[in-house]
Amino acid sequence: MDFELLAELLFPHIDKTPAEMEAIYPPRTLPEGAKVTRFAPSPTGFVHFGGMYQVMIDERLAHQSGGVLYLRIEDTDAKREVPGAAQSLIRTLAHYGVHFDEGAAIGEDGGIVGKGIYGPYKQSERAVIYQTYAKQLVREGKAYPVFSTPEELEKTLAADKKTENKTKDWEANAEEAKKEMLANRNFTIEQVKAELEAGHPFVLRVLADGDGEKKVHFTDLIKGNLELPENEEDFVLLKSDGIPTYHFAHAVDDHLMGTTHVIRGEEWLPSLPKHIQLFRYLGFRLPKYLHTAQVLRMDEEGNKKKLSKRDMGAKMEDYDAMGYPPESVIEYLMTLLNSNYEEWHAVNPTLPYTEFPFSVKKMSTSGCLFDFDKLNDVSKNVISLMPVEKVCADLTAWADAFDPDFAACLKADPAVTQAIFSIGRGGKKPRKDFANWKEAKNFVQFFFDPYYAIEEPVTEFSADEIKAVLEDYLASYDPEDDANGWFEKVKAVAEKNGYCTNMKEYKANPDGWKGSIGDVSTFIRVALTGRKNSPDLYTVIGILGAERACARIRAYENNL
RNA sequence: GGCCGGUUAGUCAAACGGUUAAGACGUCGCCCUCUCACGGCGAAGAUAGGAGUUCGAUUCUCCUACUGGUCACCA
Repeated sequence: MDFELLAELLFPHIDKTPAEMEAIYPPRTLPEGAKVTRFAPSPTGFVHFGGMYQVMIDERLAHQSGGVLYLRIEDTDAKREVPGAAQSLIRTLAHYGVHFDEGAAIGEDGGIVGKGIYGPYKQSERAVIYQTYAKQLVREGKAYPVFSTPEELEKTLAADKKTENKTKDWEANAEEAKKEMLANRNFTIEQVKAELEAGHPFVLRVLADGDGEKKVHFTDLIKGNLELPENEEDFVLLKSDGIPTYHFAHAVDDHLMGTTHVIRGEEWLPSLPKHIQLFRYLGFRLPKYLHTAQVLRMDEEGNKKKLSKRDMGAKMEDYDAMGYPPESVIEYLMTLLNSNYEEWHAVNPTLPYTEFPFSVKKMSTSGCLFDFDKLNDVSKNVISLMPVEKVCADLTAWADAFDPDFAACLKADPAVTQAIFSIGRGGKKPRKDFANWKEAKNFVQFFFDPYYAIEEPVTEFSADEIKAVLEDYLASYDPEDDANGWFEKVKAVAEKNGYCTNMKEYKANPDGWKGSIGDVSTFIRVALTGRKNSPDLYTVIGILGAERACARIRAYENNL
């Protein structure tokens, strides 16, 4: 077989050699130890939590080492591409504080542009580059074409492999595939000429030289030493449209772009022998690999399942809608990434996560379950430590996007809003009332008249009993009183109406009184806030204003 | 089904082959207390099962079970 001729027949339009390509994309000049990582999503619509998990590793490894983090759009599957997905992906990542040094970016006209000298950073625009290397592989007899008629092609592309697999007779299928593969390897130059002249499309397949009985040894930075069967499958390099499959694009791009560390999900592990073979065929140095464990969820039966896009919390956009500050999500992510992060953060509560000595060695090899309880706890801490100005600003921004009515309330009187969120903020033991802005709204909405309603009525006491107390309270209330003075008067009201003012005494003998000071406070609290739990009442009144507070109590009494 | 991972409390997880097997979240109890939140104290709760190596195994080896992934002209 004249491979030189074959290469020319298959790729007549390719006039560059790999060597010339290498000259265009020279090796990076970076300090010793600097890592080059990349995030390489396919633009199918949103950022997955698992993707976020991976990009955080990319980001930490690159920036902690003084290296480069770049973004490459893997849009080799036109069928799955969603318009605008790349843009929203970049925005989402930026929202979470992930910024790329290089690669795909949003241009002035809103389109995707390439930033850096190793572009294009969209795989769909790199066809000539891939084909240059493909031509070389053909020249060396390491790749060959397989033709199909347009009808066959249509059928192949339409087949739903996923459902097909479910009913597969594995053994028979493997045998058949092997037979077909061997048959495909046999062809003549004349046949190729004829197919080309007939206008039939072809895929380019690698000529696998592996032996499935033998193992290839390999070290993954997360999983450790691995042994995988050598690749013996003539997998597809270029699809019939001349665009590469993931495997080929991975080898060419990560080589040319100088990636030193490839971070990707463990679902890629089974195809690693393919990649090892390809890098060897192409004469490329293999990058270091980190195959990350999956983030899982709990299914109805209590089994762990892969977090799928339907699950709450799978999309990063979900967290925005729920109102989790990005800082909280990142914080939670860091605890999943490195289990000693929490400990470090407890010692260094004011340092940003970028100061944390992130270590690959500390990463778990097994998949972890996504835990909302933990996220909430982390987030409550994060929010409790935020300055009040930031709380107000972020909450308002969230409300603007997801709850305009509430946003209007927040903006009506910024001083009031700030006063509300100053309650219990600052100091050594700040309140931790809400984990996200949605909960924050729920927590404070009673302050705003449009949301004020009696949500938790008092049922343990009669209307007359409640009224008697509230009447006395209103009669003795003086806006000039300080906190202590105010509470002394509440106590006096309690005593006058037969309620115990000392909780210890009351608990020791609950039948000795009509109720306790706690009950009296509850009457006032429900009247003012509509619920049985709230921050300190004196503070609440201070924010509501004496007039409005009294008005609420009178209205409450009238409706009893 | 073949191949490849994984398995320490409900969850996330520490433990040179030697510990009463950390810690965090959650749960429960007590304290503080006008409610809530905070905070303090405390409780329950784990090495999947079985062999082997070893003076000694969560840790090393093998088998079993369970679980996840993968087997496309998708990534």
